[in-house]
Amino acid sequence: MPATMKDVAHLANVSTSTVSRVLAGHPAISAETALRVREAMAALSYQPNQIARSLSNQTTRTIALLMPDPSASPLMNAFFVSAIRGVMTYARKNGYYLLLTYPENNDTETLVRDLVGSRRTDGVILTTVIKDDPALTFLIAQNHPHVVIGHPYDDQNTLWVDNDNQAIVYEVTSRLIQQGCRNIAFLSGADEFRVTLDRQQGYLNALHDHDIPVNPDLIHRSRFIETLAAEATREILKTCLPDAVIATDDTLAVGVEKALREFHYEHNVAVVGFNNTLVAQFVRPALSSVEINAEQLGYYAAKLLISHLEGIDLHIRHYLIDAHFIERESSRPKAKRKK
Amino acid sequence: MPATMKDVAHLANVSTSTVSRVLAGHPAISAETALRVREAMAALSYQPNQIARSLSNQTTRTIALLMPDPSASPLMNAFFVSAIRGVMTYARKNGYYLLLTYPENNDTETLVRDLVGSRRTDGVILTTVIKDDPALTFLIAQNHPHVVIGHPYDDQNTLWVDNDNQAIVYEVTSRLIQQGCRNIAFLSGADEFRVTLDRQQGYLNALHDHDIPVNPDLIHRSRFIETLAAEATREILKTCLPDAVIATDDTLAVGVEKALREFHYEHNVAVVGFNNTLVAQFVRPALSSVEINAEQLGYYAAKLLISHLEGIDLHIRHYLIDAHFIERESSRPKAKRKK
DNA sequence: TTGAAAGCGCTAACAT
DNA sequence: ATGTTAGCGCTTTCAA
Repeated sequence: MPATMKDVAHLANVSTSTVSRVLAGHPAISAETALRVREAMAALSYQPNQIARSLSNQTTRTIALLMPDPSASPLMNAFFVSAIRGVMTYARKNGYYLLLTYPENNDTETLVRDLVGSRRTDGVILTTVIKDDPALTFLIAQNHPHVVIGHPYDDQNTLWVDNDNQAIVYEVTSRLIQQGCRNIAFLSGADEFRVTLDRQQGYLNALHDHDIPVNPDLIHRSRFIETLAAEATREILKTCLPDAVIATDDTLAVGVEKALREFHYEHNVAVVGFNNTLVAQFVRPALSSVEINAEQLGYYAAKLLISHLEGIDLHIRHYLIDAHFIERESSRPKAKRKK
Repeated sequence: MPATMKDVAHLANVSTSTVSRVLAGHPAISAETALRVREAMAALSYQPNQIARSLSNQTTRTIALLMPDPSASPLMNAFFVSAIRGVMTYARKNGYYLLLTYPENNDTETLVRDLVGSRRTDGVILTTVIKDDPALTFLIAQNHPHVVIGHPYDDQNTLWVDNDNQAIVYEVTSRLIQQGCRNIAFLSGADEFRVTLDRQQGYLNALHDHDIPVNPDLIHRSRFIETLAAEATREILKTCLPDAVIATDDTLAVGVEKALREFHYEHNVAVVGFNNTLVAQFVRPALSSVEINAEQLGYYAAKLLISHLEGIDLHIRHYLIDAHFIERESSRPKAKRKK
């Protein structure tokens, strides 16, 4: 049995409240007693029971990070791994523990209710944004501290971090147009996610501003799985040959390249991915990709949450994380002319 | 303020002990009262306070997963990501939460002491094995439930899961020898990790069994970072041209290929990686790699730990997870002859 | 079948 | 500057 505060109090000949006070660094404690208490703690290698502390405090120094349901998106694709890394780093540095979890049967609401109701965590970070998210509604209603990675529809009552998805896709699309592309396909994730809609809007706006008509056959959505992207690409190739494809995940982009290669179009079609994963550097042709700095998204999400938990007012309710286009061979005009 | 047991007891006109009993599914409770209590719970949308429960129970239904210190190995390389995924999946399915953390200043002992002392978790999973690991020693001394991913030196007092690292490297090395390789380089992680030594032993045994002398210049160790592997390769190339390189992580293998390419040796040297990551499929030449099934390692680690926590005797104290060699272009003789 | 009461280990208001 | 005491919300022994 590990030592308790009581044991320490006995040994140091003080009351438990005194022990509690030295632990808390309370000022009104004489140097001598503080020393005695510390010695007693050391002698017994005392460690405070955080559970007891939590019960008394109503605080756990633990935050929860909710991943998407693995049935909706592969558990921990590169984006989420980076985000976790960022969250973990900030949390650890600030003395918070990280509870990593995901919903079952896509039921995020039940998970959040459980997390909040059980009082295991002080706050939660959500990693997806959908319309009328019941989990988010619940968090807002309960006034439970939370941060969303992604731009929530109701951005008044929640803290959030995101890239400017519309702008970055606008930029990429415009760039391709400048290179002479006119038939630009757009492959993205499920349209229940706001990130999908934002990016698509950036794409549409760019086409519009350059007077390029929208061809619905060039717009596809799927889960972030390579084979699905290959499938979609073959589908598109049945009706026309696009001169560029923007895919909102490198995994998708790789699937696109694979399908293009089947028809020997790999050098005729510019391809751009997202998330700048390792594969982007290694596929041939090297894949142009949008670096969204997912690690920073996670880091700032944790920062926003933890600052809020500690009552620190950052005078800011969201962070917009820089994203930038990394051009590689797969979308460079010269590469395409090579053939 | 969320409802407490007391509120439920009031509403149902019973004592808190009765509420506690229905919650626990205690048999000696009349059907009527049980019903009344359940209704009261529903009416108040009562959720038990897990912290209070934990304090009373001395149990948290949370397990900790310790990652390596990011200063020693990049935080969450592919191996660990897969392992996390496996642990998380099993834990979630069995109603356990996952606390993800890592030591600071490489001080795993302090972290483990804190984790155990604070009673935040019911058990911990370690992901690295070093000699005389103080963290492991502490866990054994405290008799605190734990599982190690990797084969611990003291395998009597801990549960563990691992691949048969020696055997798989023996197999890969022998294969390369059969293909005619005689100068096989071996690049691996830090030799403080047992996995490094085991794999190296497999390599040495294979050489020995085929009467090939060991050339120490061909054996290098480094952190799992691409550039370091490239560096090591250049170092080796100064003194001799190996006909094969075994690298115990795909990241290293990629660095090797990069260095080989600088000297236009990429088609003359067989290269084998480990962990069968995505890049292995996409680099050119496609990288042969050992699939160690890290996700299964994590899954079975969690299974071992949780079964132990629940007092279920699996009649087994470790799992040996299958690993197998996936041969691709980078090590195939024909590919090498191409040039 | 149910309730009363003690206890899990800590914190904090109140008292001295 | 320190001790006393009453919780925090639950479980569980003991008694009825």
